Amino acid sequence: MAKQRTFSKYAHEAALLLGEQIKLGRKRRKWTEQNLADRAGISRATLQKIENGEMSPAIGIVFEVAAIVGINLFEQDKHPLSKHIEQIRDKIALLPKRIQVEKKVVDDDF
Amino acid sequence: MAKQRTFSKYAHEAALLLGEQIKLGRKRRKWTEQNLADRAGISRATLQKIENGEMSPAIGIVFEVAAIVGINLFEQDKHPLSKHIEQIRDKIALLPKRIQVEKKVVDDDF
DNA sequence: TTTTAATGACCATAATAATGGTCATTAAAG
DNA sequence: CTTTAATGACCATTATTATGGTCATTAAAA
Repeated sequence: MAKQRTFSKYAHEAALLLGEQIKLGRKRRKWTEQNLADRAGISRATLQKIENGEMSPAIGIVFEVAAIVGINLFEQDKHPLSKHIEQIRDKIALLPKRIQVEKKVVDDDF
Repeated sequence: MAKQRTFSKYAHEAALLLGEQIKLGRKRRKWTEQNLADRAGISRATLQKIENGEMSPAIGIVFEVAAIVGINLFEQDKHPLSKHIEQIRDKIALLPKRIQVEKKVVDDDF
């Protein structure tokens, strides 16, 4: 029996949105499901799961398909992803390398 | 032997960026890996793969973890994801329900 | 109206990922 | 300096997914 995993509404919608964007991108390019699946090196069944916003497909496969149909992932501005990665790493570098678990109260305000 | 799948640089960077964002979000909240893994209902090993930007984890799990640490997925503006989904669906509705494969030349300019 | 093939849905099997565990390393705290 | 435990990296086993196939439906073309 499959383990019953629960997902937040937000996560569900994010996957659904990405799937719809992929479907739109595919149609705009006039590619059939089989055509796009072939280009991505995956089966049509898997592509269908992706376009339907299912939670199970591997993130790498989903991102690859998104890239193939020309979707801009995480690029609100004109900077390339590599720039974003650097910036995030710089921020991480400013924080302690290891987190010390709070012994008592946790203060989550930010 | 594992099937050798190839990913574009873009897809790799997107996964890496998301992983780094999750790590940053976790540290800002002062959560250890085990702590965040428990909250997400996954193993620490899987969380490590996610934070390292590996391509194999399920997109649902990755998006769920991202949501837990408060990352805004696909929200450049103030509209909720549901609004985006609607808009994309409206656009899809304007296109033919089925794609007809081009018999000869494909004209990809847009 | 007839023909073609794109799409939606499902299945059994092979392929792959998630898990729980272990161990070494080493920040951070005491 | 000593202690504690967070992190990084593996591994074998179990759980889950990806695949290739099939079939029904029905847009779109003929």
